[in-house]
Amino acid sequence: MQVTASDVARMAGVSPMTVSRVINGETSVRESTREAVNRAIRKLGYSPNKAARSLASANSLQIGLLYANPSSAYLSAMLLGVLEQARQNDTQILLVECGAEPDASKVIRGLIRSGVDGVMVTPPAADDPVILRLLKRNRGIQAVTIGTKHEDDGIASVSIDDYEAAKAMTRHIIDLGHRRIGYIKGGAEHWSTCWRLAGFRDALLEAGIELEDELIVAGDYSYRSGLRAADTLLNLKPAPTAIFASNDDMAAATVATAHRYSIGVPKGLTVCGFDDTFLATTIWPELTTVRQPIADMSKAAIELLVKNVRAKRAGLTPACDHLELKFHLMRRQSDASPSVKIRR
Amino acid sequence: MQVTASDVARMAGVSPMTVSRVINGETSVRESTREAVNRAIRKLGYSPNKAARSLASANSLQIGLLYANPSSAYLSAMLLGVLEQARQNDTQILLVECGAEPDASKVIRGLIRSGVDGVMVTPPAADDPVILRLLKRNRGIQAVTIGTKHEDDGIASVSIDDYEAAKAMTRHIIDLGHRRIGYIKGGAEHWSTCWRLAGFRDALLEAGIELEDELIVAGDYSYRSGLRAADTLLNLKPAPTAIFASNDDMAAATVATAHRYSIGVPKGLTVCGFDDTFLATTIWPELTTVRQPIADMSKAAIELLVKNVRAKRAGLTPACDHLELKFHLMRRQSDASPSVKIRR
DNA sequence: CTGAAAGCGCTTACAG
DNA sequence: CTGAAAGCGCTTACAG
Repeated sequence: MQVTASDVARMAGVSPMTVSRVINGETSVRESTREAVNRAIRKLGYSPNKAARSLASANSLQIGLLYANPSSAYLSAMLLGVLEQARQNDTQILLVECGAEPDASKVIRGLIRSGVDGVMVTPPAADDPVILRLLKRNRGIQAVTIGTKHEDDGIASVSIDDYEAAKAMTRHIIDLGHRRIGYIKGGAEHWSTCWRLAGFRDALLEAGIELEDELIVAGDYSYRSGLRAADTLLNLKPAPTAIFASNDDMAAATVATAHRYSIGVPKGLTVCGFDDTFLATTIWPELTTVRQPIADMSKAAIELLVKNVRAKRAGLTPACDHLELKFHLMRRQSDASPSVKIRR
Repeated sequence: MQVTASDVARMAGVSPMTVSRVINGETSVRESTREAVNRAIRKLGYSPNKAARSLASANSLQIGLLYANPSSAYLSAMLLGVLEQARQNDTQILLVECGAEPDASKVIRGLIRSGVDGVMVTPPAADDPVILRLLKRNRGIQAVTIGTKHEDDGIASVSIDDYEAAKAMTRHIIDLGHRRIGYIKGGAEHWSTCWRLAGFRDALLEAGIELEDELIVAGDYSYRSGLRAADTLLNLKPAPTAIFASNDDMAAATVATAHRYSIGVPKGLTVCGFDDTFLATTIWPELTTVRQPIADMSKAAIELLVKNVRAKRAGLTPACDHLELKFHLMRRQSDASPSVKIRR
């Protein structure tokens, strides 16, 4: 029924060992032999048995992926990256949705008991000190977080520089001529909330623009919270000429709110977001935002984790890097210079 | 290093065979023996080696998943369903993005060559007759489509009844008192486009409302196309009092366009969508829409495919069912009775 | 550059 | 209800 390496070997007149070598692209095979094997492979429609390879090479591993209440856009980009990398590394992914503490701790303990080699954790669980400590204490398991940078050794991380990204975006808004800029914060349980706000603040400071408390309003990264926050900001006297929402969902909500007040974007109001999820290019006008390379970050996270698990298996000390990928300012149609001079 | 069934067996004073029985939940094990084994398992932190199980039982399989240019919301829901079901069935998923013909044909041929046992195909590839024929002719591979119903034997399918769903939604709009209802079509390469339109049309007919060509405008399921279509509809004299967009993306665009014209939703215009992706509850007001149980459909599709592959392996003829899941009308905040009587 | 032997960690099929 | 034997389809480690 199933074609095996032995079948191929027989047809090619070699040993199964040589077939294995050809399949694994080893160089120590005579060219003519390789060709004969490849011909037999094609003729028989042979493809190696994954399970047998995994078992024999003892190379495969299992990783738990904790994801929590994400936006679809973030999740699908992440999943695509994770799955591609996982396949390439012969690793199984165990998807588990989980909330914050204490749920996350329980889930992680269960995962460890079930024998996973590592876990990949997303915010906000990745930003929770209790979770981080739990991960660090469990020497039997490797961990990687994705999202905001942290510097624990023992836990790898892949992130962008939220601070610099927010600062760059704020500078861009300032360069357009805005002086009265509203800011919508993310949820308190996310570290990104602090870093992005700090970047915003420092950009203003460096430009010599005074901070005004009323211009910084609470949000929690949800569309709904963005609606409320934008409403607050647009009712300020004078209203801001630009609003920097710290993620795309809240930026989209800001655009919608502006439209309800018959304020045009970007003519009457500049709106900028963060993340560059699919929402950014779905709404009208398309959002100027900060691009986070989510799929690439996910791939890098899996790669790092696999590397560390294999290092540990080989008896080495895992390196546990902290990778920082580049962000990009995506300038689109939601920003413009202020049309009216604001008296300050 | 790794704890094996033999280790457990030794500690429990039984044979590895018995450990295997306990793990697989076989009933023919004395209760006291089972307990001893379970105690040893817990004590040693044993978890069975997946690869070894797959190899020995020859039960695992590989499925290619063709997805094409979907919305993030649709994709993430689908992926979550697929992955959960795949893990439970010991099957590997090979994700491949692919466009329409001839790209899709090439991808499928490659997948077959690479030795997958089956493929799961999403629209619009799942609606392409060339693809369907290719799948049907390849007796070596099992296939399942998801989305719109088709009735090929040899290819399983999981779907909702697009026709009845669109009809139900249209009836709902009519019941609210609307008589002049705009409709935005999907892309021509999707079968769902035909079925949904037919449902819309028949509901009008049954209510004795005359069809007017100008009220049915082209779209392609993208937000952008929805913007244009809504613009056309809202400039009609008289304008429709309700618009049924055949997916959520275009419905969201319709809401945005209405807002630009300072038309309130639902007071000045009823807007209904289709799919119930996350967009539906993300925008304001939340959309009244048709819920498609995407994750459940995906799970069912994988389950069906696995069943068919195993049947074929066992020498039986695969059953190749056509499953139809229930849709649900999700009434939310974007619909209302018309406030102004329309002269016809 | 190539092969014979042993083994990866399970399960199937057969005994008892 | 339990076990000894053989084997799943590869790869590793060792020879030559």
